Amino acid sequence: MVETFLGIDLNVTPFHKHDDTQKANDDFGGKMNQMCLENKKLRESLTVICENNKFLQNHVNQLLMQDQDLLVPSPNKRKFGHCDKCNTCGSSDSPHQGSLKRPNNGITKAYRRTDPSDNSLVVKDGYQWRKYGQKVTRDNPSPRAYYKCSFAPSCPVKRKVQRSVNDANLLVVIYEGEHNHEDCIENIETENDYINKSRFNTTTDLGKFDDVLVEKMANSLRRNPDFIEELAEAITSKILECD
DNA sequence: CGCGTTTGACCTGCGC
DNA sequence: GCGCAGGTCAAACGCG
Repeated sequence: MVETFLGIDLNVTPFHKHDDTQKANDDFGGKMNQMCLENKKLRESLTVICENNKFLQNHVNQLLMQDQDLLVPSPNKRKFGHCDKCNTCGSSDSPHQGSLKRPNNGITKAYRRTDPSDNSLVVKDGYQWRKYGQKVTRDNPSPRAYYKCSFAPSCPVKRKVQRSVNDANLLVVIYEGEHNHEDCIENIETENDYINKSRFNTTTDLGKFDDVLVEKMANSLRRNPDFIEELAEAITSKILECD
């Protein structure tokens, strides 16, 4: 009995009679050609699957980029309660009633993957936050939560937390401003971390995808008695040759 | 009682 | 000027 890496029971028994060996050798050439043809077909199928996978991967990357664009504040719209003056004066906690425009700097994005059963918009990043508002935006059905840093009373930092449009399990956190107090350990992913991690995960998923493909092929071959018989004969022949 | 959350009202900028 | 959308305020409420 021979157990292959595919888990196929080949039920190989050495041929002790010369006529059996001769018969196996006669059929071997033709069957090998047939197997080569099947192998070629499988390779072609695999190529098609790989191409499809490549296309899907590109599509996912595009969706991720769109997702980033949606959450980056548009320069054409009012976004902040602090005007340019606030950036220079720095000490005002309340928004000016005049111009509310502000340069697009001091904004960082972070991503946090959450449990699918967790519907909250709570992100623990080491700082202390006080929620002061929640709003449903036009582009995203999930609500956006507004937080102010309450770690220090004068800290001007705000953050917005919203679920990703494309991935409900992914929280997107947008930080505005810089903390004017002691740094805390941030343990959430930065934008670059997330993108890199996404690529890594994609690679991992590709590995998983390949595993699944191999497993399916193996299962298919396991159920094919002709293949098992031919494989058993081929291995038997090789064993006999070695003898 | 203090603190944080919820939520409707309000404010502001922008496009038409 | 008006409507829309995003952002903020503040009273009400809940919880420890």
